[in-house]
Amino acid sequence: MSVKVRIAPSPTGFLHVGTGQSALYNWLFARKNGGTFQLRIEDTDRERSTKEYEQSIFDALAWLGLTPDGEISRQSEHAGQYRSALEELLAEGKAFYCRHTQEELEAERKNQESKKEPPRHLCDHKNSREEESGIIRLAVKEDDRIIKFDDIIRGPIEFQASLLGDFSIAKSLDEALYNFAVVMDDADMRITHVIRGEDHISNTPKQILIYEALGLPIPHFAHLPLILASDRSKLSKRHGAVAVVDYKKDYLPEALSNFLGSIGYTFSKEILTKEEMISEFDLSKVHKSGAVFDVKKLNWINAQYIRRLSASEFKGLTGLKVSDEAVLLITERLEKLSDASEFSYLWSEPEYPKELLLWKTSSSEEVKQSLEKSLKFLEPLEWGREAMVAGLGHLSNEAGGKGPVFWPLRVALSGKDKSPDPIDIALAIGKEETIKRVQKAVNQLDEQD
RNA sequence: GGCCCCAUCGUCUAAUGGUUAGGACAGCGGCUUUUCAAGCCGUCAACAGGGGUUCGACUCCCCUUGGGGCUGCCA
Repeated sequence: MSVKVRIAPSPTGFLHVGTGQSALYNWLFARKNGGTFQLRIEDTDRERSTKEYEQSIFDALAWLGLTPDGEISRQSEHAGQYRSALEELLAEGKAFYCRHTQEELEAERKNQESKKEPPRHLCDHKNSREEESGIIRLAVKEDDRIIKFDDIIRGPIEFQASLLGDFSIAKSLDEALYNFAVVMDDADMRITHVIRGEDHISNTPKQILIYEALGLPIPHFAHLPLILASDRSKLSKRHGAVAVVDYKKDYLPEALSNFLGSIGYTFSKEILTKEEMISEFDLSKVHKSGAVFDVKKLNWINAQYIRRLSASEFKGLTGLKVSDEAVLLITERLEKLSDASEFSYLWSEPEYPKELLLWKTSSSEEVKQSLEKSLKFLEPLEWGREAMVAGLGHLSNEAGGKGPVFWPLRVALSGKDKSPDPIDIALAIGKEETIKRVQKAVNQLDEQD
């Protein structure tokens, strides 16, 4: 039997990074085993599901390079199947209508809590079939049955069936609830391995009971650890950027997937492609404990990838119109794509206070003379690194150090106190622009104020 | 409260009964140096606690503690 896995996000929001990681591991597992990786949209909650979110999920997956195989499945399109299965369960007495009000259920739960009993609904409508109204629940036997399953990542996990109560499976014949829809669809799609977040562990025994009631084969389960915020709670909106799309403007998809992959699994090296991940991946070796989403590490990984970008790739990604030489100066210093704007002096003339031109204790006059000397050297120069290194080196010797020559030059060319070597900037922006900026610096120093 | 999952440096982790407990990110210091960045070198830093098992426990078992998840007519 060939491997078939899926991710099943609900279109009630953007693709969460945790779902992104889950998609990655599902994808890796499928690729590793020559299986298929599918996408199912869980839109049983019609109130909150939207087409826009659905589209954004496709986009995020595509951006990460985790395109699903085959047709996309939607739970909203399976209502008919849910209905007939529900009718069958009802007819067999494996499911029943519960007519208790929400107030009654709440009171029952509160009462159980105060008595330190497990919270669950033991429904006394289980055996009455008079009215077909209310919600549909699965009839769970109150014996000492232990439900167990072997989690590929965590090993054996057990639950006492009696603690589950008669849990809900549908609001009505046409409104299946999560656990029921999941089981129906996973069975219908012939999913072999259900690989999902650890927050679903407690849903698993319920789903196993549904599989049994329906007489369907039970898939293998693997529960992934959660991605945590820095306070070690489940990463959620209040922690800031949690949607995959939030990372689009600053991070390369290869960097994000590399990071997401490494945070729950130990690969042989820090930086690796998805293809390399496939060859090393072993589902049973995925970590058990949740990992904090460390942006600093993500930034470092991103920087590694940015540095490997070719000039044309970088320009394509950022839309910046700069020389190839300039790209090199940027990518070596960049952690986040959008920060490229800090290097605007490489494509447009900088503004800066003239005091910035002053090197340490040099006077305005000294700096002006230094710049004029540089200008005199640069104007007739045949543009090239070697000549510049030699010439400016010579001027530095005369000045008794590089600082007096290079510092004003840096500021004249970049408008900043921190920048690449002025020689590199000069080479990147060209002779004409360089002369213009140095001349402007000299003029600024001439101005009285 | 109940059920379940988890537990090594600040963070991500290696170690599968015998190691000076290793690496990466972050931090700090240094080298280089015209300032950044990069690079190189160095440094700080952890086995949650208590019981067992064993000649020997980070590794196996139990308890405690801590953290997390679930506890919906959401998914």
